[in-house]
Amino acid sequence: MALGTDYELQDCALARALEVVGERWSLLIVRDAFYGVQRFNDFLTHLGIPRAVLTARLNALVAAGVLRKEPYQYAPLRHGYLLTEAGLELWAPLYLLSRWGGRHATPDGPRHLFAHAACGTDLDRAGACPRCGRFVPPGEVVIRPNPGRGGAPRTDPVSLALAGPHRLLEPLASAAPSTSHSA
Amino acid sequence: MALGTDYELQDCALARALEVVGERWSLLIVRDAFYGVQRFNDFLTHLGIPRAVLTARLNALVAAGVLRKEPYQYAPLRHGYLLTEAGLELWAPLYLLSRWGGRHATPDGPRHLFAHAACGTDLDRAGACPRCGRFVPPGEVVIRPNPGRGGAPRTDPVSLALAGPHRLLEPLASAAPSTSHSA
DNA sequence: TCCGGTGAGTCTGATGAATGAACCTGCTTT
DNA sequence: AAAGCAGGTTCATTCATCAGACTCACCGGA
Repeated sequence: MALGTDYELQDCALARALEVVGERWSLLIVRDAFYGVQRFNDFLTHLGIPRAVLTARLNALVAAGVLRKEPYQYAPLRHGYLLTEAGLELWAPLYLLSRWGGRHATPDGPRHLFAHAACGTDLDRAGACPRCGRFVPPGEVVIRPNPGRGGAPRTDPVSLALAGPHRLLEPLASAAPSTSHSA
Repeated sequence: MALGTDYELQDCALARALEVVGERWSLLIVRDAFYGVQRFNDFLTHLGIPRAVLTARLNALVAAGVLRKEPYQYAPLRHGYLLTEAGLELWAPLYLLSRWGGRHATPDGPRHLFAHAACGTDLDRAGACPRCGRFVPPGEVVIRPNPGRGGAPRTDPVSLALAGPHRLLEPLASAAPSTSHSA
């Protein structure tokens, strides 16, 4: 973490986790990765983060084993950032923190709702499906906008792709190069 | 958050949560509050945080409704910092993040273990008691050191009090003024 | 009344990160 | 040839953090 090595005195696994994922933008990057964001520019425009910081965070998350780089084209080499196994296991803490934020830090309630893809039931506070009675892994979760929220309309490709229901971890549409149609 | 107001563009409840609890030391302060730390100086020595930063964080957490100030003496007015209802609900995300850190960011495994006070069973990955089959609220959790860990011996009062089993939320022993007995 | 101690801070200068804008590279399309 | 795009790097400025000294109100003892 940016704390240098200050946390290393802490006895706690939480301090270790925060060294990996506790920096300013890190958890939001991981959240976007769950949403299906894979490319540098998509993270950039969706988060509004300075490029240099994004570079640093992505490299740190790769070094920590949360993300990995995967080439998606070779002509000019380009790669996306995907969640590793360890990264995928951040879903539960991330979801719980998000729920907490929706209850206690968001005046008008959450802007997104999460449901179990298989049965359409909204997840409970622990990230489980009340109907199926078990925890739902991120790949089986569908995120959709909360209809009760007006919200400022954002126009970056990621926000547009998330304007409708979307299954977590599936690459967002902006990944399509879209050769000559309504660019 | 220290990001100024940058996160406010984000659609997500997670961003809201991170504005409250995502700053550099905030979650460690909340963790210590679960451990039973209540006093300024105990946070200070246990975390090794600069005083000015601790002041800022405590005030921010109080303003956000995560902690509240409670006087424990009036002669010279002194107060401790206690978790509010909203703060108590951070237990689940905090525990999950800590577990994640123990699995993926701590080389020798976690330094603390958590058990259900009523039956002595260790909590599972979701913070539930496998025997009782339900989520265990923090007030019913006992933390104890992981015997498998040597670890550097720390000598601040909070670390000493946590050297043995301790029920979460119970004030740590350092709260005793101890007038003239084996200071 | 003077003296030292304690709890909970505030103030200050030095250091280090975050920010935003501009620039660079390799390749493709017009 | 010129422009565009993806994914960066470099730079000056601003902001947060750090460590340590200082403050303030009160207590308890001589």
